[in-house]
Amino acid sequence: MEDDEACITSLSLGLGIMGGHAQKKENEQKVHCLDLSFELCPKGKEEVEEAIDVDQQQQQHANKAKGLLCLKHPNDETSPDSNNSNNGSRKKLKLTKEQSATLEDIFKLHSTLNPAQKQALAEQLNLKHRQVEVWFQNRRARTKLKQTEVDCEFLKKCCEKLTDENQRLKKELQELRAQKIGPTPLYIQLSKATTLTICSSCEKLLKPNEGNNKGAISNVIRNSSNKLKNSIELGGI
DNA sequence: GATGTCAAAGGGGCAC
DNA sequence: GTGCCCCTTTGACATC
Repeated sequence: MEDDEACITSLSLGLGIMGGHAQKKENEQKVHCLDLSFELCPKGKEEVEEAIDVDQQQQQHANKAKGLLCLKHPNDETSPDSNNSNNGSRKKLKLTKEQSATLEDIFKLHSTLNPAQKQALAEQLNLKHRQVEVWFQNRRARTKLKQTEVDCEFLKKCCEKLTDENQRLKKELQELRAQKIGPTPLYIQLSKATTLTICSSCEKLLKPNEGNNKGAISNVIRNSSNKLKNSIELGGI
């Protein structure tokens, strides 16, 4: 069992390199065929060759390893087309570990493939072109979903931090009011506030008629908005 | 049996 | 019109 896993791992590593090669070809705008010949990495090759050379007891393993080279589908007693021709009912296809690993490796390099690449990959994996296409679509959807979850978590933390900050500022404001204005009833404070304005540059309270109320209020809003924005950016949330 | 996962199907939108 | 992608839904299978 361990031997099998070693072969599979080696196979995946080899594929990673070949995928990069394929992309290079694509960049040259001259894609004849995806070069996915499943050339094993040196370690994988070594193990396959060893397996082939050993005595009869290990001959079975050698056959398995050689089987991996062409990635034959375990259900491939029948043609791949038979996967979906079960009296009209959909038969769930479970991709083999090797197929999944290969697809994953390629996906890591390129999340989308052109038709030629898909066809080549489908042939190599003994799948239909459509299956490879669908797999990549589903894989992109899973990636997007995961990213959405991450983003959501991030925004949730942002929200929590801002709520905390809001609470803190409210408390601070209350304390300052208590210190400066004293235990005046709230409605009086509010009525005073309507007559006070705030200097747009120094943000200090001005006496009545010392500034334009409308402009001051909009400046306060703008300043608060900018402060909030800065705190988000600088705070790393 | 409820739930989760994932391959597959189908439809809409878009670019060519 | 065709081909591709995205999104949603469906259905088979696995896990608990």
